[in-house]
Amino acid sequence: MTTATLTCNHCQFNTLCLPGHLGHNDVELFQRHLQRTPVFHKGDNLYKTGELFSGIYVVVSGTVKAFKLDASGQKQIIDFYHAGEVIGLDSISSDTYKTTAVALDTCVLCKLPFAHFDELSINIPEVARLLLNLMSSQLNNTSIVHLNLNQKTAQQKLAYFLIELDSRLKNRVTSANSFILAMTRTDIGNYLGLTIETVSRFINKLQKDNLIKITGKQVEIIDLNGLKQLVEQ
Amino acid sequence: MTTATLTCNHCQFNTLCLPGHLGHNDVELFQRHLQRTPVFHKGDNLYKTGELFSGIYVVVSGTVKAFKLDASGQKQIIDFYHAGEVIGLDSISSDTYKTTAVALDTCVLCKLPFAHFDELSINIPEVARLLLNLMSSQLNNTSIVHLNLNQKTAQQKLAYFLIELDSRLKNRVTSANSFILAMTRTDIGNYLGLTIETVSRFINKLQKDNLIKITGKQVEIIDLNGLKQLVEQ
DNA sequence: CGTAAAATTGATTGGGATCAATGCGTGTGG
DNA sequence: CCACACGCATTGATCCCAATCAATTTTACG
Repeated sequence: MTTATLTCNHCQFNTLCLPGHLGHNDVELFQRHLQRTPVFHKGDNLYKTGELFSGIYVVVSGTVKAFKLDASGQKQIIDFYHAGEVIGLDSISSDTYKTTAVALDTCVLCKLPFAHFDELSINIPEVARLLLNLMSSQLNNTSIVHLNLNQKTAQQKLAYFLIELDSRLKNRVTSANSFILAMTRTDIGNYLGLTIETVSRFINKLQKDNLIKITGKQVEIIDLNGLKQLVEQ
Repeated sequence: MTTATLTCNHCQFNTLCLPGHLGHNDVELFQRHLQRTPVFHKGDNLYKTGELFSGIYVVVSGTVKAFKLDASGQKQIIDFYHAGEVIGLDSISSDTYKTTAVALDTCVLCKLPFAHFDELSINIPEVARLLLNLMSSQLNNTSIVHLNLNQKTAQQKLAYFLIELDSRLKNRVTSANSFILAMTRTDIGNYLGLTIETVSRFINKLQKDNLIKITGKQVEIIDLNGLKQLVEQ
């Protein structure tokens, strides 16, 4: 894992990423602490559960999934991450990573090593506040996920998953209501607490009901409001 | 909501609470920003969703639940909070509270108003790092909850709920494997994504299987390892 | 191509929801 | 102090949604 010279001001994602909330001069300082990592390929681990915590990552392009294993070795996917999103915030308080993070396709990432954190937060007090806000909104997001999965039917869960994905990809990767699922049906099922067969059947049903159009991994949202209505029933 | 003079160093919860991680001198500074709130009674709101965000709370004694409402007005309980635990971290990044927080019994709380936050984090840089750690471990906890609820049976969910509650109450409220459920069966069901009937049936089953002893709201954990084994199947 | 993983589709089963009735406990007013 | 009421909890009977089991089909990739 080598370091590459990096200028946030020229990065296409600078408004989405951490520096997007900093002043121009602070960005200059900030980017000295950032490392552009080498490309991760499909299946590569960013880090594994229990590995020494060395910093957080920002997705520049590609998709990452993070999962935990329970005591009996069963996998539970915690989240999927896309361009502009920050990975590893749940491990800051520990000296080891709390999940395993895997690239689902070809991924470019920036890493903020946390050895520099104390120095950084003295130089740029706003960075601490920035991270605080970021983590706070991630906490709120996990509650929203809980709200939308815990007492819902399979169809509602799937509809919510697609809405959520669409909303997270918009203004980041694509602006159209059309995107590619980087994850398998098995991954979707695992995340939502459904079997692969149920995922398959209800994706199909959403298509029959003219809410989406799906061809393999290519999804097009036909009727976003229809999907939202489904979830809100 | 009036302020009361407060000395963290004399508080019985000072090792559990935020100041527990600060040096003695920092605590002196820190407690000037803290307010001991008046007592909240059963059913009282600490704050409501959408209300202006004014700060975070620490539970000194009692139990608080936080919930969200979905678009159709259905409630989803996000978490229960006990002595030493911090409430409202999911609202820091916003100017309004993201959940509604309600006292389940008589509650004493301390409030850290966030108007003072910037001043505070300049005087005590460790406070920012402390909050960062706190939020990070809360993020990790929500993942653990997801892991233990998403693909589990009703019995496993309930077993996990009791284990989790026991672990959070230990070294805080009580050291025995015995405690009182401040929440109703309806609340438990809502949190776990089960109906009240299912909660009732499986609490009963856990008792029949000699894993717990339950009389109304009084719970005694008889076989903690047995409960853990159930969850880990 | 050829093989394996991923996904679809159908038949059947089962766990927890729903419907329904009763029991318990606590607070209120006569 | 008791009677009543209302919310909360328990218990039983039935139903239904999604899991499971099983058999292909499709896709990805060396």
